[in-house]
Amino acid sequence: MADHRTRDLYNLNIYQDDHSGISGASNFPILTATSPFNQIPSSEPLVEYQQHAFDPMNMSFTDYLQGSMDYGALERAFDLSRSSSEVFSSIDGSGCQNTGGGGGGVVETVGSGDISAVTPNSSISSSSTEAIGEEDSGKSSKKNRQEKGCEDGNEISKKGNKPKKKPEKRPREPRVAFMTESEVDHLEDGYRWRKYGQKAVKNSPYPRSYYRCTSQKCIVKKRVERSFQNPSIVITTYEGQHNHHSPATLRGNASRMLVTPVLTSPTMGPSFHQELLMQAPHTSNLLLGDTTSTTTMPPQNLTTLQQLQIPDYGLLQDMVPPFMHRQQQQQQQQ
DNA sequence: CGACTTTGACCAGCGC
DNA sequence: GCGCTGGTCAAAGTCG
Repeated sequence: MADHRTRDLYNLNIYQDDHSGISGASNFPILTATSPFNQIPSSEPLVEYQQHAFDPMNMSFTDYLQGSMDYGALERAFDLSRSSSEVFSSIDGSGCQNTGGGGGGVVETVGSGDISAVTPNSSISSSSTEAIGEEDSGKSSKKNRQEKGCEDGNEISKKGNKPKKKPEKRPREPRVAFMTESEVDHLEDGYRWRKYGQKAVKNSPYPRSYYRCTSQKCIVKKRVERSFQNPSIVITTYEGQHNHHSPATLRGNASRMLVTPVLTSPTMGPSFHQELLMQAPHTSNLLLGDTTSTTTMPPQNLTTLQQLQIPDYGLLQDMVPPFMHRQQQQQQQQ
């Protein structure tokens, strides 16, 4: 395993990926929360990272990973509403059309898909289930292909076995990507992953790694790649939601992965954001949910809350409100 | 020996 | 139709 020095992790962003730039495969929307880095770290025409007015909420990375946060929550997290007065930009993975311009405080939807498609499990479930089914069928079809190759395929495979014929474009699992700044590519998130592939990324010197949750019946996958524009940034894209609990008890170890710290409140502005980043250089150690890698963070890194002088309201998931509260206090003092 | 990683090959989807 | 690229498979290798 890689060396788990994640001390420099301090940033975490979340967005929903349109599917990695695979041309045309982006039929689901992207939720984007932005990053302080203001640039797409990937070579892929994913989304335009923009500052987003993030409505603080108790959403954490771990929540997502553990499936306790549904995409509806994600959507709500980003205050997504089609009727929202916020600026939306729509980016299609294939066409990359960005209809939104948008500066700060922007929510994006990406892809031709309707944002509602990311919503609640209900709607996702259909697509997810479908995706799952297709995934399985895809695997089987792949096996069929293999078998065909090995067994001198009877027509059953491939052509014959495609009777399912995709009704439409293959819907994929909604994805959520997290940007972290880390020295290590594969960040500990409490789950166990098996690497099943690695590909060179176009226009990037850094390869993209493909991982699959090792838990049986769990189809969650993740891709990990490093930004070529900012090599210190690791982009982890999760696809699907775990149907099991994390092997590591994250919650009990003060390791919830917060998504919010890097997100900016409209009232805060970028400065607050930067301030936050500067003040919380180790926040993401907590965010990492690194309960398994005992080798990693120095103890002092676990004192983030104190370092930040943030009242510990309990769970990290409650960090944001205190931040805002503090911000308000500062404003009041001024 | 099992779990995991590496890596080359293959396939699907898309743009041209 | 062809080429490019992302995604996946699976055999071989590695590690504990």
